[in-house]
Amino acid sequence: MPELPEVETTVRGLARFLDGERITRVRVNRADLRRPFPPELVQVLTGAQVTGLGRRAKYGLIHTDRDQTMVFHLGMSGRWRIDPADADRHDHLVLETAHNRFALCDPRRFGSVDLVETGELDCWAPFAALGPEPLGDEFSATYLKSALIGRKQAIKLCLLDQRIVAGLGNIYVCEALWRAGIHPRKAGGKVTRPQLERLVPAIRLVLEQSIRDGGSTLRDYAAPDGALGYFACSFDVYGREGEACHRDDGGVIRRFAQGGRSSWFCATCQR
DNA sequence: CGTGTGCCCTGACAGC
DNA sequence: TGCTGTCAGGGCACAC
Repeated sequence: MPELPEVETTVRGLARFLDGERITRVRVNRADLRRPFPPELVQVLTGAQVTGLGRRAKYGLIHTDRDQTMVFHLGMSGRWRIDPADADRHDHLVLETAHNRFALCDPRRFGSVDLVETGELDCWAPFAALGPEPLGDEFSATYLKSALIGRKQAIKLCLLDQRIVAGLGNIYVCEALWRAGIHPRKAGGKVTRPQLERLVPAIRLVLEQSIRDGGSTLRDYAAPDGALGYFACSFDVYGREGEACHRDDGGVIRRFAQGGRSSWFCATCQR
């Protein structure tokens, strides 16, 4: 699930129950995901008050009054379960407040949990390397143009590169390229100015719509069974191999591999 | 430096 | 019913 809109939805869902609360108990069932948890995690979080939540790229942020921020990444399969009825064998970390329980569940364990000094988040190595937020002011056609100059790599792969723009994943890159009418294999440096002028709003729109859809399922997210709200997704290209292009241009959606991952596109309207 | 490859891990699903 | 192969929304180390 976790691209930028899913992380944003997750953070908003957590904030409703966690913001301002004191963490009364921390249980670690398995102390490593992609890398080991910080050794001081339990000590720092136990008794800490949550002072705010946030997001950077695909990372979620839980700020505390200990001047430490818990930074989590959901990898491919991670999610937070609120007040789960039953334990899941992949609930690796469980936080408790006076009112709720929050279980970080990640079967594939591609995610991560870190503690970072709140004042030094921007210079934390994984964050320092990130490009601008796609929903922020810094992200524009002019910025993209300069970031893509001389790039021979396919635009699809450029947009997945978190150093160029931070938070896009496979689904939304495929969707945004379709909306902008750009072939995923086109070299980044050869994408024209008019195409970039279409691409930037296409990216913004697809992310904003997904966040809105995710937001509408927040009730499910908070349900006692802890199910994460799934988007009622209606994709235009992702996973639609062999089906007709939604532009009704006679094109059929095709799939091919790029950088070891699937790309879907319409050869009729994406150039 | 830019670019390409393989791997981390578990679960779901298709095909036999 | 069970086996096997393939694929999955991410990121990183490493080779050239």
